Amino acid sequence: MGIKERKKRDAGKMRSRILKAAMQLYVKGGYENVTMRRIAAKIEYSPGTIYLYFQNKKDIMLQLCYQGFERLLAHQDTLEKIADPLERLSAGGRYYLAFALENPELYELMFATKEIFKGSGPDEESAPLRAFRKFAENVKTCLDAGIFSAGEVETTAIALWATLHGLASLLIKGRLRFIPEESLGKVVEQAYAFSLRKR
Amino acid sequence: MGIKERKKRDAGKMRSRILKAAMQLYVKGGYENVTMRRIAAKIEYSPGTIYLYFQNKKDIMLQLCYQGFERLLAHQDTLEKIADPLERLSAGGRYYLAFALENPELYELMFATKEIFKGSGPDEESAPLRAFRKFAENVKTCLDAGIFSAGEVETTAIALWATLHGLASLLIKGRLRFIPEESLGKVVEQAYAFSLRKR
DNA sequence: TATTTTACTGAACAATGTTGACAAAATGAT
DNA sequence: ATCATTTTGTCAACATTGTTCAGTAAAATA
Repeated sequence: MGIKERKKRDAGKMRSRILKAAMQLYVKGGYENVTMRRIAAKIEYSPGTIYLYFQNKKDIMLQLCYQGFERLLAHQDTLEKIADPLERLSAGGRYYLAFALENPELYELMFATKEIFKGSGPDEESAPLRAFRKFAENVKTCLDAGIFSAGEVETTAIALWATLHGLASLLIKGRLRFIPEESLGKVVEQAYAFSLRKR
Repeated sequence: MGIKERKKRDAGKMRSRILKAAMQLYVKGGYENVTMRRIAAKIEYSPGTIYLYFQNKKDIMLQLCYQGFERLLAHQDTLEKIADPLERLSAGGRYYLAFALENPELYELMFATKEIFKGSGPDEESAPLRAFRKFAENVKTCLDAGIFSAGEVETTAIALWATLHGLASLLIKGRLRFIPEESLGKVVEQAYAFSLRKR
């Protein structure tokens, strides 16, 4: 009785195709460019079909949001090999900003979606939370190594994350455009270093 | 020939009425709640009339965005009387976060609008930039007083602003909801203090 | 093969932003 | 005051949007 399973697989494939099409449209032209009809055209089905696989457009965007966090999480794993705690945290910050700037629309979506935690309360297994936990681990090794002065891990991690997210957000939204292009990179780097500095 | 002036005034009044109606709709139900037809109904004119006073909906939202910065700027003035530099900066941060959390939709709009600097290059007189300059002044007094270790004013100001904006954004978007409600306030406060700490 | 279940279509609906042809009102000139 | 012109406002229309639902074709089951 492998029919049931094949159907499951087919449905999964369909969901993937829809999400892939939606993502392509999104990175190309932002939220307004993602249209049920355009998705339908891309996958060569009628618009109504999409509603057999997703509740509505919001649902689709939410899945894209999750995909963003998954990608961020995947790249975080590559930091494991850096031994020095502070250097690892620093590299993590650099990567975080690079990710945000290379995928501005996606990053925007990842933090624009309010419903991400909806229902299910503080979902321990959600990708965003897992990403934060990993980041917090790096912070903990720094604290244990005495690189920062005493303080709660979570609080310190939040402070650093907020700085990174703030920088990413301000950069993406062009709020730092008053800074000359050529010095922007250095300023941002130093700004994060300012938060990261040993104390 | 005061007719010309009266007409200017009338047009200004009309623009104000439209913006007021739009703002009411916005704070009540966010972007999707602001509709040309709803604005028109509120001011008791036909939808087409709005286009005599604003280019399009984006234009209206941009003006609301500016209004947000003006309000933030106005409140910043009340900090002047705090003598101690660090305390002033600290109070400024507290106020910034309070403003963001009391006007979450408005704050969102203030930083969601990409077109804010469009054209006119780095517009020295724009409200957002003025708000930053004022903030940077406070940072400068702290630096001059030797409260922070040496560093460029602009860079330090950006680091602190990024932290504040990051915290505000994460809070508004519910990204810190995994923290128990009762400890949230303290964590956020300490997180900012972490960035602000004398070093 | 006949029947039931599933997958899909495509037309329809209400709502959106925006435009442009027309009417009304205010202003200017004779 | 009367006529012409410019400014203001209305209304219907258009193209698109997300979403639904009565039908239909295809596939699975009996």
